[in-house]
Amino acid sequence: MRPEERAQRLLQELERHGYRTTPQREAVCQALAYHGGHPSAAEIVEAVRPQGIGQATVYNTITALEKLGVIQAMPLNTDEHTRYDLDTTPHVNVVCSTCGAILDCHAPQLDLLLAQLASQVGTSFESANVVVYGRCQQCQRTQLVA
Amino acid sequence: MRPEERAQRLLQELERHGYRTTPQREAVCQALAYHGGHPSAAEIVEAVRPQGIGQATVYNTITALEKLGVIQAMPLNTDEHTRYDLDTTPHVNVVCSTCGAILDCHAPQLDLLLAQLASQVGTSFESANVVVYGRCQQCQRTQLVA
DNA sequence: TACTCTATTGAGAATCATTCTAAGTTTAGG
DNA sequence: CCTAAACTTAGAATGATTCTCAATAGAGTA
Ligand SMILES: [Mn+2]
Ligand SMILES: [Mn+2]
Ligand SMILES: [Zn+2]
Ligand SMILES: [Zn+2]
Repeated sequence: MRPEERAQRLLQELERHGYRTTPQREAVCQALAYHGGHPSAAEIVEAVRPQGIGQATVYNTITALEKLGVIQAMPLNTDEHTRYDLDTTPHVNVVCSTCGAILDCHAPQLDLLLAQLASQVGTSFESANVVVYGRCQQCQRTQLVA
Repeated sequence: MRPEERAQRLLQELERHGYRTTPQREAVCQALAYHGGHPSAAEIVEAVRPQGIGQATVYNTITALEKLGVIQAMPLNTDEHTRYDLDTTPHVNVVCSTCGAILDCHAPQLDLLLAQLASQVGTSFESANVVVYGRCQQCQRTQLVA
């Protein structure tokens, strides 16, 4: 999905739940969508600051989107701030413990695991947050050279 | 593994890496081991306060254990504080989004998933943090009644 | 248009988990 | 004993997030 489409989807979801569409919310949704990766609140605050948008509004919008389940909080233990995932379908987030890069991996195995777990434990799952810490290929190469 | 054993293992691991065994560290390790679930730093601070142990020491000890890889930080997005897992082997943590209970699920599927991912992405993984949010059986029943 | 009522915004203050500082205490080794 | 390094801890600092509340914008209405 293209960034512009994604931004629209975020706004639509807000509207669908009674939130007004405002220039500020539009800017926040666009910043989220155009980030491309796993944005942190601070990064979005930074991105929309030139447009004179306050941090309270950024946090409010992000929290609203999170409550609607259209984005997902993703706290990490390497980084100080929580990051957000625009992809709420279950997938593995591979976090490089050296450079912090985050790589998405959609493995069918994960869906199997969750399905099996659901039937076993007898619960319906709302969301999954799968994070694996390792070293990305680039950092692995760098380490070998050094 | 019994709590007392676990506490010993934590201390041994500290000692093995050059940390002295002190009464404070002993108390912190015991509090961690006897917690039974997934303790937060605040809970440990609380648990050892009667023994006159300061929060700085608790945080220092926990951070040391975490660096040694013998416990693992587990930030959640339901709760405000990071929790710690004494079981660092990959497993699914099922978090009840209603009551906050955390259930460990060791599913062989997960090991398969990680192995496959490692060969696919070409990285060796250091640790995994798998959290699934849902509703525990007890809260599910309560909801049905209400 | 003019008005009203509610949602929204945002600067700045407050909160709160975690980290840092710095001064005192312990201890291993000689 | 000495000494140097490790350890402890009260309290201050930090920093992400949340809250407050006065000002603003906008939708619906007359
Ligand atoms: Mn992701
Ligand atoms: Mn666990
Ligand atoms: Zn990397
Ligand atoms: Zn529950």
